[in-house]
Amino acid sequence: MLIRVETAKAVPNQLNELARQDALWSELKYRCGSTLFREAEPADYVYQIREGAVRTYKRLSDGRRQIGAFHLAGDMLAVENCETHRCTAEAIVDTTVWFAKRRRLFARLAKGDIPVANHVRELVTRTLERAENHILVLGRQKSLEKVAAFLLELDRRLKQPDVMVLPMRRCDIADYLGMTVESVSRALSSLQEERIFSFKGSAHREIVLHDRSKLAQRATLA
Amino acid sequence: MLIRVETAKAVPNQLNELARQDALWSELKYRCGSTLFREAEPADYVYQIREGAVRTYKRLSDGRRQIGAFHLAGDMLAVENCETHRCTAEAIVDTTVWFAKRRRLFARLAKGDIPVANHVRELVTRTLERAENHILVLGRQKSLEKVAAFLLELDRRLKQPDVMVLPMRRCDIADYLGMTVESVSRALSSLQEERIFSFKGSAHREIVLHDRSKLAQRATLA
DNA sequence: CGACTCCTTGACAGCGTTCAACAGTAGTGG
DNA sequence: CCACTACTGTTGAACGCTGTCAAGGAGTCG
Repeated sequence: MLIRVETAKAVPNQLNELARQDALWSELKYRCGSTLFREAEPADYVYQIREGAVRTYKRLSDGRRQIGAFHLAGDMLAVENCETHRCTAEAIVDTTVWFAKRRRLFARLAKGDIPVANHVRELVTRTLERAENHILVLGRQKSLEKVAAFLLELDRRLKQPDVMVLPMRRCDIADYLGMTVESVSRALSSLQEERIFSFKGSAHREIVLHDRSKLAQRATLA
Repeated sequence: MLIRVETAKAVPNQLNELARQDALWSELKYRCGSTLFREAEPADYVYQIREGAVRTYKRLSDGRRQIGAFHLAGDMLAVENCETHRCTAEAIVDTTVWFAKRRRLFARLAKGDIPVANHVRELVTRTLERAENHILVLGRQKSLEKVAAFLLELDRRLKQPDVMVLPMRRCDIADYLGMTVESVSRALSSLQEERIFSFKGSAHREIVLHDRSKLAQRATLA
């Protein structure tokens, strides 16, 4: 659901090195729920999220969904892909992204552009690191631990804000953690009863963390 | 448990491009159960498995273990690591590896060695791809589907041999799939009762696949 | 207001874990 | 060679966590 395009936009300096290196980025806005790209489609672009959030997921043949990652403002998307996308990407709130031709990026790699090559490798490595932690959570944690670990990670990635606004719905959290919405809801209620956090506002999407160390205890992480 | 070292060994050509690029590899043998490296240790070497098999895993603070991957003959290890290893690696059978200084590898990257840079990126990308599939299995599959998917993957990686010899024990499979040994054993028994495969030999480590398409059905993969 | 979506809560069932017992194999030492 | 032990894998039974099903509350939007 394309809304607006601005080509050849100058790149501000708060972005990461990779973005700075490549001069020609375009902007694109996606409404909540719209699709950036689908699994098995040719991967023509790389993306950087300016504002909003994106989920990437795979499906089993019978429709079960597993969200591989949430991508927040500042995150890159589809850098690690080969010729085709290995997952589907959808905006989970209204989202602004910058995108650039993959061809252009890989042309730089082919020319031996060392800084760009290093940043691509770093981005892929960080993605892998997150995937490895995700595997640990999915394989060996109980539902309460999963939700605690999820909140901790989100809190960290959002730079520990006073009020953490969840961009995703309960069913997204559930499909990220390999659970059901009901279990996610029960775990959140349980942590709230422990006074580890409290909800702010009525939609139960805004969370105020009261005790990060207690939350870390509940997560039982390494 | 170091047994033998041979330095400055010539690299035969059946290895991948990365191995061919770097001239100076040394050989090392590990007994079953011994440790190649531990989580959080400085990552000084990259490894390639010549013969045998290796498991890499993380642990939760209370000891629960999650195996992130099995590495078989031909696979590279620790290419994707940063300064320190993010997981522990242990030989699960007697294993021969070649190893090389990471410093030397990254010196080539710094010089703008394009072929080496591309192969490193490809290796990391393949590792990530496997992790993504692993996430799908861990998050959204039932125990029988997990074991079926595991057997399919191993069969594929071993090039569909007549007799598939499992290098790992049941508890390794369990910790890879986020299950218990008992559940793994029950799933295997169930698939065997369906005549999808049969055990050969008494240790129940050798498997003869009879019906790969039926196994794929049981795995319900994408 | 009514229809819709999202979230929560309760009751219940089922899958997988836990606990336990046992069989088969490998390794060790007499 | 056999006895002994340790280890691995399988199977059974009971428990419990989490999924399933159902209902209801709260917010949103036309």
